[in-house]
Amino acid sequence: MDVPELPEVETVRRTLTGLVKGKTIKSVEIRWPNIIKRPAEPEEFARKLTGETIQSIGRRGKFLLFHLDHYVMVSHLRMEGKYGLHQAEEPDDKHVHVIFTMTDGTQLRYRDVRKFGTMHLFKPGEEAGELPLSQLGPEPDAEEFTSAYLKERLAKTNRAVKTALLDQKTVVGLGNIYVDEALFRAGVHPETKANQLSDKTIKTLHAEIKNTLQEAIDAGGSTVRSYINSQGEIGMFQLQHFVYGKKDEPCKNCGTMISKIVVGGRGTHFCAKCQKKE
DNA sequence: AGTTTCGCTCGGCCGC
DNA sequence: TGCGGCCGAGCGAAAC
Repeated sequence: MDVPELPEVETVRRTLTGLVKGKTIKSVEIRWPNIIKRPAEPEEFARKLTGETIQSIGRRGKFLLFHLDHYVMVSHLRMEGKYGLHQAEEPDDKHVHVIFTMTDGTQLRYRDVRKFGTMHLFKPGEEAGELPLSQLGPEPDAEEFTSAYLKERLAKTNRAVKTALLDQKTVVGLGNIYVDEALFRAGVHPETKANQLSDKTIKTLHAEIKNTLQEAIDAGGSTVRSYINSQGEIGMFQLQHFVYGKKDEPCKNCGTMISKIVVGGRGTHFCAKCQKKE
């Protein structure tokens, strides 16, 4: 899939910053109002953003945060959302749903085939305490994301460890690709009950979550189907995938064919020999 | 009362 | 060619 997870969103953040930082919004066109979740009236969203300058772009988990003069725009790409910078004269297509026209004649276009993405507008400082950011767990590279924290979180739930790790309240950033990769690298079967993991295994898992996400950021994310960043570049981390998308291919570690099962309703890739339940 | 599951949003894509 | 079903991130409701 081309679902943007933390490494892809971070790559988008970095490239997009170089493209739109300092640009001032002249007008906002909303073609699919359901994408705008706050304020309730899309017209108000457009009006408030008019005249605002993009000061910087941040990230919280898989959310992009556009820091403007008087507002913070929180944007989630969900399945297939993408931002691109274009000249106003360039033709667009039916999948472009929000257009920010800048005073310099360029347009920041939000394109989303599935229309699942969301945008929220907040006053600076208010975003952290309100949905959709308020319930998020720690960033994987944050000081508070320790092995002890992960142990405490996982001990509280009987869910499959994969399901618990996909829950953004546990730790932000893991999606279906990187959770499968991290579990493989830690040698943990995805169906293992979270509260049955040994301390030693949780330490390994904690390290591999951090390693996997950081290495993916360093590689510019994964390009699995159609994910590209805002400059049209492609990530290269898929070359380092051990299990995701490798069904019926030999495990790079032991040669056993990679299995694909369903865990918590999600397609799940793993090596039945390298990843054992505890 | 806390935890877990379900329903919803969408449209490309697959199989029949 | 048509059509039902599937997929999936995360919120909010419903169920457990």
